[in-house]
Amino acid sequence: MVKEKIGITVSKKDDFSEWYTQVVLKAKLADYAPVKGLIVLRPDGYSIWESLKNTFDRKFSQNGIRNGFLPVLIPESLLGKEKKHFAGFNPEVFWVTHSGNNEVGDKLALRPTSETLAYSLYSKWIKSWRDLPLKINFWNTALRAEIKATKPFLRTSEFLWQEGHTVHTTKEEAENEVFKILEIYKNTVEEELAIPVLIGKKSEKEKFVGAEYTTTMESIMPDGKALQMGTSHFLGQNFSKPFDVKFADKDNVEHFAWQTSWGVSWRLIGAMIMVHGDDQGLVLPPKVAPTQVVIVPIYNSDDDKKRVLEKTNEIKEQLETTQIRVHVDDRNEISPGYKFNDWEMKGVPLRIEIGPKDIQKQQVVLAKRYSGEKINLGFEDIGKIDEILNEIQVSMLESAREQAKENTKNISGYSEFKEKMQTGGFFNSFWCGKPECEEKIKEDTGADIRLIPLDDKNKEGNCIYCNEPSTITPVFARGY
RNA sequence: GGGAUCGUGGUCUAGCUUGGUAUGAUUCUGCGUUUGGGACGCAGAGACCGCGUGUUCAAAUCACGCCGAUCCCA
Repeated sequence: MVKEKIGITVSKKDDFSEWYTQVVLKAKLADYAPVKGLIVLRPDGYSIWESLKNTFDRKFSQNGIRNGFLPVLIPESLLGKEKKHFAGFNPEVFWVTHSGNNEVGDKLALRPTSETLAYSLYSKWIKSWRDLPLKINFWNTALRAEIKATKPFLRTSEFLWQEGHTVHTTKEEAENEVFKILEIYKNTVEEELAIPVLIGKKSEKEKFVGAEYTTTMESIMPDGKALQMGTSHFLGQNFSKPFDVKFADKDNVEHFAWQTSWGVSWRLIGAMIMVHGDDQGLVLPPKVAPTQVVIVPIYNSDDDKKRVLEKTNEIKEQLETTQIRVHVDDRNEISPGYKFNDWEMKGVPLRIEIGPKDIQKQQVVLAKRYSGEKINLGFEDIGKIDEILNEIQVSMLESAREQAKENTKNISGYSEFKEKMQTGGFFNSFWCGKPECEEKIKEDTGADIRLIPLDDKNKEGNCIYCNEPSTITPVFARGY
């Protein structure tokens, strides 16, 4: 029939890039804005973001972090205060040069990130060791001009994110914070989005400009490319010195403070789409799904209609008492088949079909989105749906782990490395630590060091590129 | 950074070579019939042909510029 024209028109396997874009648009998560590189979030897309935001807020709060808000404009004089940091961001900064018809003196940057602004204020707020630790998180957007190859959620010139900025009296305390946050990121992504991640440190070349070091959370996508899904930076005193973030210690001696910054963005949504979606469209993990259960009533006579709708509402109310987000699709003018496809496109984790035959058998038909499996569920077992949603959440993480495992290889020969990198994946290999080798590998294969495992340096081998003895075992991949 | 492709009702698209006021499907609205994997009939709605300039009696069509989207390579 004309089926191909309505749903996703390409398969995930054959044309991943096109598939991804179609899912984003057709599942109504987002749309393009009239300005290059910008997207608009629609309610289903924003709802997923809100769900993640709520989880992070809860965990941040438990960790003593509070939320604040910063303005979007940063004067050039401030942004340029830390030289390396500025040089790193400058090429992609949007500048405001006019207010009305008048040129502004110190031109204003639309924030690419808020370190400089936040720390100029922190230096005012912090006087004593009693003011520390100071831990504030900001939910906002950042703007970085992407010249080409933009992609909804993955690379856009403006993106929703959170940026946390903490200040500590000691190096140890700050470093602990860096890893505590990384752990929160990992748990949240695995538990809420059902995406397995690796954590580790970035190489010198790949670290955040201005940081002492950067820790990262990365995942391998089904097309074999790696996606950076969150970073947590140890800033040392690199910013506290130029921004004068100082405190008087107990002995009344002034010290520069130790700082961290960290963030995750709506890229997480992009990752979720890529990892779980299929040729039917989006597949949502139950925990973040705006609608967790959709009920499609089926009937043909008025008599049936009355009985079916009655039972439908009963089930809906029962599910709502256990906080399940449920929707009844009672649209009269479209067929059940259309509805099935419609909700599959939107990725709703569970569908309940209920018709006259089911009422007769005192059951419903339950269809699981992620597996396509259909089972019969007796009316008396409706209460088990909560449990089934949890099972789906767990199974989705498991199958994503399998998928990631298949895309991860140990490789020790450079010709094999080069050849296999064409098809992508995470490669565990040895590296001598020299930036030249890292650079050459990037030139040859397009791959870079995604991360160096935290518990590294236990093994010995030879650098994949120069063959010198090495103890570092980074994970290489081509990235988004 | 280098290269290529594309832009026509909400969506997909014909028309462009050879200039003459836009084709079809889907969608949407109304009425009726329908409803267990993308139902059907009838009537109706919906287009500054991405934007701008130029050529021309006349531009969706030709030329130039801009904007936007997509893909490939570094």
